[in-house]
Amino acid sequence: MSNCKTHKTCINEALKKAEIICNERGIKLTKLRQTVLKLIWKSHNYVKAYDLLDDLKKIDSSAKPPTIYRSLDFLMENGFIHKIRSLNAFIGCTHPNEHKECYFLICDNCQNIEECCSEQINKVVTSTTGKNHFEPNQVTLEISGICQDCIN
Amino acid sequence: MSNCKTHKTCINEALKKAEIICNERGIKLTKLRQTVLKLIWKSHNYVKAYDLLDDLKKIDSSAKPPTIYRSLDFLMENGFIHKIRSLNAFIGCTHPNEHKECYFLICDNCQNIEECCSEQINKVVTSTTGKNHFEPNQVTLEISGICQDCIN
DNA sequence: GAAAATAATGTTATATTATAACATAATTGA
DNA sequence: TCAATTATGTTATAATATAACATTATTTTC
Repeated sequence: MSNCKTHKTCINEALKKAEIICNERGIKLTKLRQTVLKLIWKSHNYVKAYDLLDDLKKIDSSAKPPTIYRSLDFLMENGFIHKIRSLNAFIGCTHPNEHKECYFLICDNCQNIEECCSEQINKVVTSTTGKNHFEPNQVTLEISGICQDCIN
Repeated sequence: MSNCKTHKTCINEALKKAEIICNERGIKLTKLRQTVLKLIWKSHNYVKAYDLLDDLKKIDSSAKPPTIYRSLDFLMENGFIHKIRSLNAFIGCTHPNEHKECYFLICDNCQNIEECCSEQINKVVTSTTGKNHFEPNQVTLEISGICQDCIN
């Protein structure tokens, strides 16, 4: 359910945010990484690595799997994109740097993915892992089902 | 953190439970499926599909990927095992039929996986999806970190 | 500013994970 | 018993991901 009017704005904002964060961190959003991030943001839907590679090949015919996977790794490490484990797919992060934990509502019908944060969920995770004396590091929470738009 | 004394008991119980549930449901726990379930329960750790295939080949040298994946599919559909998406691995379910939703505490250090249920988590998921008018179907919650045993 | 060190990308090859498609065998049910 | 269904066998290949080493670009240090 992405109701952006001019999607170009979404792409530009994602790139701008990434650039600012990279500057802050003293790391480089190279041309290639920018291009890959742009390609991921082509839509609000998730993308598969090899589809991305096909897209990239149109721009640079010498692109190969490591080209994509390295950029994906960089973008993930820095929170600009997320990997959806239940789909082996990737999606742009709508608010990088603002949160550590988030979860995903994945519509089985329209393939849309909503990225959400919830203090409530964070709290429950913390309290539940606490009970188990478990020190959490990475939380993967993916909920598939039917989204608001597709229910109706 | 599996403190079973005689692990054989764990295997036997898993098989017995699966058999009972299959009988109830009028489906068949064939020889092959039993064998695969047994191999998965070889330990309390997670297993990778192709390692499982190697194990199976020792018993039946003609086993091939579809042999394993079909059995895995059957065992998953019926809740006897779970797939850990963040690891592309499989693990026996400690209490099939008792719950729909569960989550996993995955130790980065010792590879142990604890399967847990939490009414609290279920509630939060329900309330959060509710707020988003999202009808959940499948919930994947995997938390990696350091377990109790490895912290000390 | 040149040399050394580091970071990024290029390139080849291959590992890992998973499924499609069709053949055969076993089981069930009418 | 024979038709339908379910399960397994088999071949091939698709889809996902990384290792290892070469080259280029950038930064750091002297």
